[in-house]
Amino acid sequence: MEPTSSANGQLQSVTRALSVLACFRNGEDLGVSEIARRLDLPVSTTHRLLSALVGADFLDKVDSPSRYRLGTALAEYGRIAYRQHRIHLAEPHLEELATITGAKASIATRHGNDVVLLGTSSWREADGHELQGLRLPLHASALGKALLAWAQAGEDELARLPYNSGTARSISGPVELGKELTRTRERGYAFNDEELVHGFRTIGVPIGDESGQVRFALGLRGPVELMIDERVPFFVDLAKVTARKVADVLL
Amino acid sequence: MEPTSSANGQLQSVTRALSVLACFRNGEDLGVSEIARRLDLPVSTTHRLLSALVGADFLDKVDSPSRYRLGTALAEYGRIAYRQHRIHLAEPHLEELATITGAKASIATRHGNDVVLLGTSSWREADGHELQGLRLPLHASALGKALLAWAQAGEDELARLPYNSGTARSISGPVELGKELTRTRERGYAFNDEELVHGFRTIGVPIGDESGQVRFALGLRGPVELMIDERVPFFVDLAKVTARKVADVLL
DNA sequence: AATCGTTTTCCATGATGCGGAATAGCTGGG
DNA sequence: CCCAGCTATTCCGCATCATGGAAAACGATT
Repeated sequence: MEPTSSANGQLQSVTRALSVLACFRNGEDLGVSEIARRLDLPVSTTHRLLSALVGADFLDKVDSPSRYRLGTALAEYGRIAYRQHRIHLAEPHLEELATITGAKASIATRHGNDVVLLGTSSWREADGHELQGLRLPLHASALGKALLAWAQAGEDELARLPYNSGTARSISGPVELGKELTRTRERGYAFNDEELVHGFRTIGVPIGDESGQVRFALGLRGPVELMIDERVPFFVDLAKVTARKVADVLL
Repeated sequence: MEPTSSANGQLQSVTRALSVLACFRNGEDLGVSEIARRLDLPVSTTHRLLSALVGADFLDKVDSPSRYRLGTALAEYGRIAYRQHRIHLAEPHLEELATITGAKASIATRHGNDVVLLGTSSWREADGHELQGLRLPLHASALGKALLAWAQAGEDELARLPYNSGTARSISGPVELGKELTRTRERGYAFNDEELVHGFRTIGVPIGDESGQVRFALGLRGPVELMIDERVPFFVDLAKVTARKVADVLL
C-alpha cells in the first residue's frame, strides 16, 4: 500500500501516522507487523506510531493476540465532520431523488486517487455490501469523471492516475479519459456505462459552490434496465435540480 | 486547552497533530494563529501541522481568510469506525428503550476526562442543541459515574479529574466521588440527579463484554417529572436488559 | 496609503523520532 | 511438554527530521 496520505513530504511522523490509519479503512483488525509490512516500515517505528494513535483513541487496542482497530475518537470526529459539512441536510434531497427515479443517489468527493462516498440515499439498507468500502476509482465511475471534469484536472494529473481497476469496458488510459472528460463537460454530465460493475449505470453531475469550485459530485446509480437511454436526459435534469439544492446546503 | 490527546509523551509531532484536531471538536472554523494560541505552540509549527493534516484530508482549508475545518476524511473514517463498532446495530435497542420509557437513551465511552456519546436514540431530532458537543464531564454525569465505577478507577485517578463543571448539585471532589462510586457499584446503577443540567436526571448502567471489562455505558435521561423516584427501579431494570442486548452487538 | 494582525516560507540548530538489535510473549506443531 | 518461529515490545546511539525564531507575503481595517 502506498502512503495514501500523499502529503508534501513534510512531517514524516504525522504523515506516517495517518497512513497507518489508512490501513484500517477496510474495517479489518491488524497487528503491528502486518501494518509494518504493508507500509514498508520498521516494526519498531510502526509500533510507536500505533501507540500514539491508541493514546489519542484514534485506534483501539484489543489484546491477545495484540490487534488494533479504528477507535471511538474517529466515530466522534466523524459525526462532527458529517454535521459540519451539512451532509445530513443533503441526504433528504438524495432520498427524494432516489424515490422519484428508483435509482440510488449519492454525494461524493475526491480523496487522493479515489472517489469517496460521503452520503447516500437510504444507506441503512442491507443490500449485500452497501457500496462496500465507500471508495471508487476515479476513472471508472461517473462520480469520478464528474469530479475530474469540473476540477480542470491537468493532463499530467490524468497520466498519474491508476487505471488498473474496473471492468473490460473501463477507460484504460489518460488519453481516452481526457477525451471522455471533454465530452462530459460538453454535455453537462458524466456517465458510467457498466464500467465499474456489470449491469449498472451511473449518472454524475457536479455540485458547484458559489465560487465555481467543484469539490463534490452527485451520482445516480441503477441497473441497466432502469437507466435506459430514453430516460437518461430526464434523470440528468432531475439530478441537476437536486445538485443545486444540495449545493445550497453543503459547505 | 490542554492537549486532550493525553498520550505518553512520545511522538511529539503526532500527538500535537491530534491535539490540533481536537481544537475542531466544537465545529468551529479556526485560523492558524488561533490554534497556536489555544495549544500554546509556535505559529510556524502549528502551520506545519495543519498542512500535514490538510494533505491527508483530515482538515479542509477554506481560503480568504485562511481558515481550517474538519475534513471529509474524518467523515469517511467516522462511518467506518461507527460500523466497525456496530453502533448502528445498537441504536435500534436504544430506540426501543426510549419508546417504552419516554426518556432518551444513549451509549457512551470514556475519552480522556470526558464522556463521549457514541450513539443515541432518535438523534435526528431537532430539540435545540442535541446534547451539544456530545461530551460530558465524568464526575457530573450518570454515564461518567458508571464508566468510572465499573472500570475500577484508582483513587489517584479520581484525584486528577477536573471538577469545575456542572451545577451546584455536582460532586465537587475526589473523596465525594469515591463514595458515590462505591454506592453506585453496590446498587448496580449510576444516578445523576440534576448535577449537570437543571431539571434532568439520568440513569447509567455498565455495558460489560464477556471479559468483564467495561468500556461502554448506557444512559437513560429525562426530565425530573418523568424520572420520578418510584419509576427509577423499573427504568433501571429496563436499562439493564437493553444494556445486555447492546453488549451482545457492540464490539 | 499606512498599520496591524495574520499566514506562509526559510533556515540553522539540536531535540526528537528513527530503526537495528535484543528481549519478551504467543501460538501452533511435533 | 518443549521447542521453533512468528509477533509484539523495549532499549539506545545516531543522524535525521521536526522545531521555532525571524523575515517576507498577504489582507483586512482605519
